[in-house]
Amino acid sequence: MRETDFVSGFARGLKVIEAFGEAQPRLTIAEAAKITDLDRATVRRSLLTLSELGYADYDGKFFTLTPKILRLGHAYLSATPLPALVQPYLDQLSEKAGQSASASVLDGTEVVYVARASQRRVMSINLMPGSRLPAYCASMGRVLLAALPEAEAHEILRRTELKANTPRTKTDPEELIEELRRVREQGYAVIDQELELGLCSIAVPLMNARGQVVAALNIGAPAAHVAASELAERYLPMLKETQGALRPLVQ
Amino acid sequence: MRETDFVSGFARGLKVIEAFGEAQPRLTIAEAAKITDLDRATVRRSLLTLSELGYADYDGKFFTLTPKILRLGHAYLSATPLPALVQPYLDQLSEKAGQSASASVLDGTEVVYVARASQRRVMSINLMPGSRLPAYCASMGRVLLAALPEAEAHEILRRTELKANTPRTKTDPEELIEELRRVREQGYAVIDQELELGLCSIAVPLMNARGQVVAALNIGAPAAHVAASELAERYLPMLKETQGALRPLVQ
DNA sequence: TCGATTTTGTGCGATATATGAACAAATGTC
DNA sequence: GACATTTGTTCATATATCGCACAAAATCGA
Repeated sequence: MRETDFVSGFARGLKVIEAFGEAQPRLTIAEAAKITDLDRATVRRSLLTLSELGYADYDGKFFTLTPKILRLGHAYLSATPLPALVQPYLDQLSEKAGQSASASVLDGTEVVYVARASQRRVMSINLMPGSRLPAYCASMGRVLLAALPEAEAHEILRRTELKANTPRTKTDPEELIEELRRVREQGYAVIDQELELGLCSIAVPLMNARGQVVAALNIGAPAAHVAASELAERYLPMLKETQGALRPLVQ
Repeated sequence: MRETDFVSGFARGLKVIEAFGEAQPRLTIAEAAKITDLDRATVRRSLLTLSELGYADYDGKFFTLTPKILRLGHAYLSATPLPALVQPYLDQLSEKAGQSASASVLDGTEVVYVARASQRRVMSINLMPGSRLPAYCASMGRVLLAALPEAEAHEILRRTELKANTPRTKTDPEELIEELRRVREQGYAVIDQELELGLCSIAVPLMNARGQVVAALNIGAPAAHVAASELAERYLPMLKETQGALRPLVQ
């Protein structure tokens, strides 16, 4: 790609949108400039543009995003057949298991939820399509990493900040690679409170007819309700069933 | 705002993202140019920029959005306290009612889902946060329109393409304004298969402590299961309860 | 297979944007 | 209340983008 095939004003604007987040629901020009590491004048122009287009509100001091910004993500969710395709299966799965069921794909070092059927809140975090979790300590992340060539998985782990969310979190890259091998072999991943205390989950890969892994499916359960060691026995059959039903339908 | 405070390259790029959608999951440069009504060279630069940043994939012919694009909408969902706040209440509500429960806000002529607890699929359309429905024929839309000054609601209806999705859809602006008055007075809106045959719903406004309407809550049910005339009797009490519980918590 | 049609890539002049410094206004501090 | 600091805004100019026109490539139909 040539230098002139890149619209830097567009790239800067997207960076400004991403500056908003859980910790910064509203931003001043200076704050957004600091987060994005862009010039204040540039950030101001991007924010005023967002505001002019209705993607942001401006009260003279703070900018906040408006729901119109959801159109951008919705362009993906509705354009990609996968979320709509798996949703009814997740609903079934969730009802049958009496637990939350989700589907996700990998984006960099993170797992991105593309569909979810929630039974009731068991996590402190609120997950919805678009939500992200670090791949190394999520069951779907393990499954998706295991599907990659080992060198690539290694590279992703190298780029990840491997922090111990709980005392049980595996943070040693070698141990994780070893775990990925196990996951690849057995065809599923179990997480026992590595992301959050009290939460276990089990995930399987979702493959297309050609055997390529296109996403992951999981069931999450409170540790108080189901021991991690029972997860496979209890939920693996229905996950496998869903996996098999979806296989000829995706891609 | 001055002319020079607007970054048109950014605005054009956002338009290109929105060109993707259900009917157009993958676009060539020429297609995107036609949809956005932008110059091909401009669209090409925007798409290559998206691809360079990892927001899109390019196979030399077609561009498709990647899940990374969800970061943009997620910036809103995680930055706005409302979705996370109402989600547990929707889960409860949904479980208690045995039907889907959702929360939405108004964006232009459309209702945008910001949170949802689905019980099982009853509609042909798959709703998720970010999904949009025309306000005039959705229960939450009626409630949100009713909360506006009448002139503003009128203006929105004027801008809306009032099409009859089903034989029951109300499409006459005067009739709709009259209906909005009724909704305002009774404090809830009932839709009887105006959006899709076989689907009814009931919605109430979600107000903050100051009495300002910040969103709408609804319960949707298959017409075969619950007659529209029974909706209020059956679900209004629990909707009101949720409304009351959330009132001191929002904004 | 060939020509017609559509789509894509590129060079260039006109136009729009980014930059960084300077200033003004607001905010925080003592 | 005065000083220091941060923040928002403006401006001139260097730089980058836009959109047109044309060329090249791909696609389509007969």
